[in-house]
Amino acid sequence: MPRAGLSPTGVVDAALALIDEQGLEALTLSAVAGRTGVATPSLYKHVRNIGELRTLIAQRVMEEMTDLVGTAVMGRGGPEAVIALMRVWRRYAVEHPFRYAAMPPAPLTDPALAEAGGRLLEVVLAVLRGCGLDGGAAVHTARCLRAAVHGFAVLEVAGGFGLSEDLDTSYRLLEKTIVDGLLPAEND
Amino acid sequence: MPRAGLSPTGVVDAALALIDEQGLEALTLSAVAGRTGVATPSLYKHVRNIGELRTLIAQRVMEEMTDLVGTAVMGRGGPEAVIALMRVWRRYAVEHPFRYAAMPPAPLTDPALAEAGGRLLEVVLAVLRGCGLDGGAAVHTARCLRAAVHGFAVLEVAGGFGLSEDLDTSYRLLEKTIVDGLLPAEND
DNA sequence: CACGATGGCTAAAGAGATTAGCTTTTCAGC
DNA sequence: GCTGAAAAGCTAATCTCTTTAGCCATCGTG
Repeated sequence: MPRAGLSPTGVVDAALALIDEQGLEALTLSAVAGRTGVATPSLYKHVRNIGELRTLIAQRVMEEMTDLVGTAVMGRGGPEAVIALMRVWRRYAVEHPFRYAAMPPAPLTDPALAEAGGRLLEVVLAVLRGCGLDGGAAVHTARCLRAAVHGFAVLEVAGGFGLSEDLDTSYRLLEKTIVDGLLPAEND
Repeated sequence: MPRAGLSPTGVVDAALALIDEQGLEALTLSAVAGRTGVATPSLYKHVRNIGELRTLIAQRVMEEMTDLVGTAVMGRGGPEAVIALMRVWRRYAVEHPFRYAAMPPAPLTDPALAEAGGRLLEVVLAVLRGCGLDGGAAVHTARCLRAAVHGFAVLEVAGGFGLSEDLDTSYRLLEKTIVDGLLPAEND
């Protein structure tokens, strides 16, 4: 029988497709194996265990986010860049709810994840630098920004906002609050 | 042999103790059974399945939060009440990280959960009413407040804030941002 | 004191993760 | 082209966890 020609990357691809279609709960090694046309134990040739697969998925998602956010803020500065970052962050979450949910809030113990998280954080800090924030102040601000954006994304994706009021309006209020309250006043 | 004298409440108690000690991952029917001195299948006399157990846990946690927040804002009004709400919310998350994590961001399909979530939301809306916010504006504001507070709590609990800067300082910045940027200016 | 509801138990099946050990394919180097 | 080792598959088997079925003991009520 010919080989399936799998690789760690291919396994992650299949897992992501699976998640996109059926949600995080459906992520199981048998399901991934089925989708790649391979017996379950064969996956262990490419991935140490299901935990590592989850880590690889999270890493991929964080890289996608970093690319997206990085591109969105390119050529922008100040509050405009912050708004762009917030918009694209939410958009990713809404367009790929399960991928977003697959991203753990913390790097936890994995160095590769910490690396990917660090790069995303770098983008955020760069944006804040463009608003005149540096050092400790930038860290505190980045935390608040991240908390607000991530909090909104998580709640929206999970269907946590039950009432009928328009979500875009709510988010614009959050953007305004962040820009007005969190960033130093512009004096140019 | 004498009966164990279990009840749905007792099962949830044991499950909460288990979660507190060993984290969400450790929540398994065998573990709960072991802790209550009963064989695993016996639990099905009190709880439909592990999903229902999770729902009951979430419900309990949300009730605890509602009590706590309700008590904290009692006798306070305006921004002071908002700050009190934010403080006690974060404190609960930090003191009971796994319980907090056991709370799903959305009621999803369960009516009992929706009920508990509704009561918590009521407290938040009451606090905002004390700030002069009502109707649609209050809903948008509540969403932003919740996003910020929940986002911070989730990230902190998961260890998502890696850097060494003081977390209390970050949170005070979030409090200030919310009070200054999200609430209507005080004019008394 | 009998009886029905309730709570508990054992046995067993099914799903998923993981390990062990075997076979086949691939391919680099001769 | 050959060969031998590494890589990639596979089957079989184990373990844990969930869940169902069916049996028995206990408890409280009339």
